[in-house]
Amino acid sequence: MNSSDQDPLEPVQVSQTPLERFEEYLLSRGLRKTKQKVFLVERVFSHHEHFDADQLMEQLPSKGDENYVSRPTVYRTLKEFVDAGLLRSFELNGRSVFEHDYGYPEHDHFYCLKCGELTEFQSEELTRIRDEIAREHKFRVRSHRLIVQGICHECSSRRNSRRRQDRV
Amino acid sequence: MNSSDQDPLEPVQVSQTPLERFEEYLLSRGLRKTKQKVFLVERVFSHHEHFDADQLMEQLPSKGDENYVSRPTVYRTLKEFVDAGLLRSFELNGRSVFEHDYGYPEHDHFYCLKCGELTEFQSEELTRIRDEIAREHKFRVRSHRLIVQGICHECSSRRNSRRRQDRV
DNA sequence: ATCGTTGCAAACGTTTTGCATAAGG
DNA sequence: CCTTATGCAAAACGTTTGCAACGAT
Repeated sequence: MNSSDQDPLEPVQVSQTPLERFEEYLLSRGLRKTKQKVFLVERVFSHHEHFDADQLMEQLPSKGDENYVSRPTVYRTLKEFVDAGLLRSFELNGRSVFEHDYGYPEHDHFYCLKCGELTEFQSEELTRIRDEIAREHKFRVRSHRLIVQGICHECSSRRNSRRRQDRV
Repeated sequence: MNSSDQDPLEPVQVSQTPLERFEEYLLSRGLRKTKQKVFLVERVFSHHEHFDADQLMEQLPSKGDENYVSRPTVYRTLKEFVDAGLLRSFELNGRSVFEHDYGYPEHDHFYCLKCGELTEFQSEELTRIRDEIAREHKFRVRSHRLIVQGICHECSSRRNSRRRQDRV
């Protein structure tokens, strides 16, 4: 959401395109490569941004177009992408937000309560501490989700900043 | 959710009871102290556990009882509690989960993907790093939400552990 | 030919709303 | 009295489902 002026982190080194990796996943599960799925991989990986199902739908061709994809299929396919390791998702304000996982480094987010902007940051120290604490608690870590809420630099310097998202 | 065998952190020093603090909040906002609100503060602060609106409803007297509280009122009141600083909330599996804020130290959570248990942990080092990173990004922190997902000690030692929550 | 996939419509679970009535200050 | 709060019913919201037709392998 509101990811228009995000500044992406450095991509990590990967040997396959998202589509190739997805094809491998489909094969390994006996699932089928349909034009809807292919169309969606390409759309989703054509820009680096956070998005929810609604925002994705909005950019998709509408009913009647040969590339039309229905809402249920969008949901089903996004779930498949997460499963395939192409996307990661988290909940924000009652919706699922998706972002690139494949070819993209682990990171966390600042969430500006004023403008709704999600900004990424990386910290190996954070991961280090997470693992240290987990070890103390004998907890086997799979992943984590950290969102730091507050006011972004832009919003705290510029007075009267109008918010870009008012949902919730 | 599934907070039956949680082991609570040490409470922090507070000078008022939750109800007293709530009364102050109501006064400051020109809101009214009703028997539903008072009943709910007392219920919510009688145990230390994570809960969602449904779980709270379930423990409440049913329709017909003099202490019956309707679902909309539960939702409205929980929101008021959050606003008053009595409760904190976060989203998990599509629902809002609430926990004590007033009189309770800041903490984060382990979330066991097997049994659904939420376990609390504290780390000042985490907060330190959070603030350090935020400073670098000129981000003004209000709070954060960290959930570390994985498998808890109990579940990884005991084989065949049946999950306690299957919602979602 | 099989069996996963699609689109549709309808359902879902959670949370919110409009409104008439009740009740706190 | 004035205004907030309540309960009800119904809506809203994001998401999921059943199903018949479709299409990939």
